[in-house]
Amino acid sequence: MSNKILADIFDEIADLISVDETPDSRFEVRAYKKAALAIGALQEPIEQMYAAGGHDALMTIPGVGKGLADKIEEYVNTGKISRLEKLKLKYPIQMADLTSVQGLGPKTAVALYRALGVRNIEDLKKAVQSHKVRDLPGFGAKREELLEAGLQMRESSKGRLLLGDAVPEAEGIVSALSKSGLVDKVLIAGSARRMRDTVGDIDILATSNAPSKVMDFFAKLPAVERIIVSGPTKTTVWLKVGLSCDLRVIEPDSFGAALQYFTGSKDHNVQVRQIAVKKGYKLNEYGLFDKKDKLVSSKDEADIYEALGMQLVPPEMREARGEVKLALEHKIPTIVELDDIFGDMHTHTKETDGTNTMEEMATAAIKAHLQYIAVTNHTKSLKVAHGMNDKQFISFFKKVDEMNEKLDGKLRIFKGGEVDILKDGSLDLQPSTIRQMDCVIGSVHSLFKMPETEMTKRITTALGTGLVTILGHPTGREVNGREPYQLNLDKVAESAEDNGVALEIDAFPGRLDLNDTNIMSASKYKVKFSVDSDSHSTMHFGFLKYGVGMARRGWLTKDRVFNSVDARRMEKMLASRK
DNA sequence: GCCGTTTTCGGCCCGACTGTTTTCAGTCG
Repeated sequence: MSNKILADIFDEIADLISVDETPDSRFEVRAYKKAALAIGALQEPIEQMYAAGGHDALMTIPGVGKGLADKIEEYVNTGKISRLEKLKLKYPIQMADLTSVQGLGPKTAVALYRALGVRNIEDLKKAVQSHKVRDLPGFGAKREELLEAGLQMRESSKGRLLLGDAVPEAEGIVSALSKSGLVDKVLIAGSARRMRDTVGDIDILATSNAPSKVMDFFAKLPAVERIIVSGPTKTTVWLKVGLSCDLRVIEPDSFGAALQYFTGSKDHNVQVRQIAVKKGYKLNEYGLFDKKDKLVSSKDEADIYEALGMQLVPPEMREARGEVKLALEHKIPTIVELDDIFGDMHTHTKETDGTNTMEEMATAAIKAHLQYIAVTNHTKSLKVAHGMNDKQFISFFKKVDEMNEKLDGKLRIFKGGEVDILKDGSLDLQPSTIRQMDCVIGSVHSLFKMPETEMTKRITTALGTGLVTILGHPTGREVNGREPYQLNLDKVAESAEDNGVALEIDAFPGRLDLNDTNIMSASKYKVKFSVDSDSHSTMHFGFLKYGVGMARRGWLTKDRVFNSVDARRMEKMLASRK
């Protein structure tokens, strides 16, 4: 992905400039860093943006002005940026790799290069192992040990963890802290609270009148591999699972301010603080203060936003995507909640690649307070999942009828299938079989590398059959894994609108597809979104909360969510489609 | 190097923690 490469280049330039920092270059560094973030978050490939709109289009990227647009232009045209080449002549080191070591920044990297010729991670390892670092001026044994620990953590790092892996880890720590009796309040903050699809580190906030005991307890939890830093208000540890975790102990009176501050995102907080400044206030993690440094508000988040003339912004919306403006205008939508989800339209059983029987899945669904599920097993083309043929589906439908009788209204099971969308856009079962289904998930499971126009045609053709209820995991991406397939989401959403097809928000943690930005752009069309767990086991209904998180990040209101209706309404809706 | 319903020049977030420091620089979030 070229955007990421360019973002990395800008980061590297920023780090290299920062080595010879002057009072003025500090801000140049910041400009490069800020632009790197914006470019990394861009949805459209930068070459495409440049091809379509040229230099002017580049300047629409926040934080990119004339100077940086020139640099991007140079990169797109030549594959290089001369500014970086020059800096590299001066400091021929692998800056990005080196600074990925915890506790090692640009200045340390260059100091090690000058003193010991360290250019890359291998050189650094050798320097540390041969104890050459400890004797350098400004370094010592402790710093050498710190670098050694940093190198080890780097090797055990899992990078950004899936939301679905990070949240249970964080909840485990929160629960241990609660049970310790040492804390009053304890909450998850940071990107896990905002339900980002991946989590880079876990942030936990607590209040306590015995902070040092809490820090001690936290550092000794079984999940902890080693302590990175430890002070009276903040402890950072490295978890065995391969990422870091911060615990901050807060005064009860400033809990709201701290929660607001540490939930982020950074960009959202910058915007909120700018509003505070405009109104003559100062906002930090301790509270909102007036010009005389008198505390205005700090106890809970809602008070702080209110004091700024804003509505409380749900954590999932705090990404600096226009929510600050809406909050000022008191136009924050009431976004969907987990309790609004009445059923799950995408589940699998033992008959294909699920691990549980339909009865076991039904029991689990009832326990998860669902009113209905659709059992949507795979179709014959998907051989790895033991997909079923027409005959097998027909006989399975009889089992569904029997199960519904047995359940006696405690749960409604809909007949369904996750039907493969084949290369030409046709569906993987006879139309007569498909028509016996209440809910048809149409999904692409093959030939992911098709060109955009073909893939778009393939999907819109399938939607045009009128047989599909929901387009399953519409982009095919895997979080931290496979890129989405090439497709024109606008055309797909338009086709979904025309054919009354819902777009799925697949809540499986490795998928989360559609993602938040997809949802925002697809919701321009009059389509509904189905939040489904894609459960392959009874344990997976819990994933729905991540799908709801994604829906909330995409600003969806309840009425835009397909399965936010009770069983009776769902039954009617599905029947009317036949 | 970016940016502007108080500005086209003069600002640009800042506090916690650590190591190697006799007063602070570097890193991180």
